[in-house]
Amino acid sequence: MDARFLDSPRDRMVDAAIAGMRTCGLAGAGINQVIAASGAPKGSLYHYFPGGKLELAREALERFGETRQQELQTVLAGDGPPDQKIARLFKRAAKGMAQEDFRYGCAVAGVTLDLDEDSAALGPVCSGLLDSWTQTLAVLFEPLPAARRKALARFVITAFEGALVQARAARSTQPLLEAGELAGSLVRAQLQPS
Amino acid sequence: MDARFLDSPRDRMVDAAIAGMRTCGLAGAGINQVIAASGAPKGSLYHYFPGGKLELAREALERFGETRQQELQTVLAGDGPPDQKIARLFKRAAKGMAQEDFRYGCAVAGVTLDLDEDSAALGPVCSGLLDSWTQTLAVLFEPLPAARRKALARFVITAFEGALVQARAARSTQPLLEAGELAGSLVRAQLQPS
DNA sequence: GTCTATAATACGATAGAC
DNA sequence: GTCTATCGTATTATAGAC
Repeated sequence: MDARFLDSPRDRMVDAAIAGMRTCGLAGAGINQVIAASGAPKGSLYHYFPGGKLELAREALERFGETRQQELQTVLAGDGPPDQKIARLFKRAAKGMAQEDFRYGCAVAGVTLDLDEDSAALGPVCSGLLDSWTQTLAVLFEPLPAARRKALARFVITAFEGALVQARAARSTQPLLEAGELAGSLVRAQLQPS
Repeated sequence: MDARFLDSPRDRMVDAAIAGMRTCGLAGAGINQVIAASGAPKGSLYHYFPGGKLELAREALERFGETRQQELQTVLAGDGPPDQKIARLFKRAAKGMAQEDFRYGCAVAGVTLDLDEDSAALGPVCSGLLDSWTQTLAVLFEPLPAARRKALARFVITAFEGALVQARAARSTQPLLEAGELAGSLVRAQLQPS
């Protein structure tokens, strides 16, 4: 059964945009590409998204952000010390990357590095998603004072985004796995009472 | 004096492609955009780069890589312990980012996240550049065994790439500065005899 | 080598029939 | 709401005059 015929046409458009952004950034979320992947005619897209490409991209980014947020919370809800959870996060990403043959990365990063004058409105959206992930991750470092907690969480997100870039380029899970270990060891050191 | 009239037309094309890739990834290195920025006519581009966009992009990536390599070596040649040099690397990037109003990032990351079937040949180029930067950085961690040296160097590059994404999205130097400090502290910990 | 003109195709977006 | 046809403008690339 083809996934194209599950969900509503609107949902399929958003999902196609997400997939496109994950592989080719903003350029991958082209209108023609999306309608081809979703099976719907072009008129429908502008019916559901009168704002065109930017409105579709914004919604796709937000849906992608929520999905990632949930995955993040799933890992955080697991057992073990914080550094183990961090390493697990990177391991999961490595597994997914390999399964998808290193073709799909982070939609937020892909779009961020494609931003120009026309698409500048998506900048705050990307920034907001990175921030919300950071906030979610920060609760893992509870004992620390708020400022250091957030800085550490942001650094983990930073390492995660960077590792996705390296894994994609090298077509290897190694950058992700190594980053998970090293980020974990940093977290352990930071959480140790000094 | 306009920079468009320095150097050769060929050099100006490559420089324009680099600037485009740093702002919008592979989509930013469009032929029309490049010839407009370089001032040369379209025919000249295909004279210098018979392979078209891909050949131009490949050369632009390689020139960008060499420039970054030299900057890296400049910082490594400075004074102070390794963790200070790492922090300095991130500080320099933060300064540059702010000066350029957060519009220019890393060409390698931008292209990597835009790769598709047509441009897949650029993947190994990106990977190779990230590797060469890693090798250069690894000499900073001399006392460590080769494998851990390389893993640590790769992680610093990973953090650097991730911080550039975050800085670009948030239009703030904070992710870069925080990452420099935390990466520095990790390096210090790793270099300490255990 | 330098430049113009243009082909062939893809893009985002719109109009209007049903 | 759904779909087709199309506009105007981008894109990459080529042909050929000078």
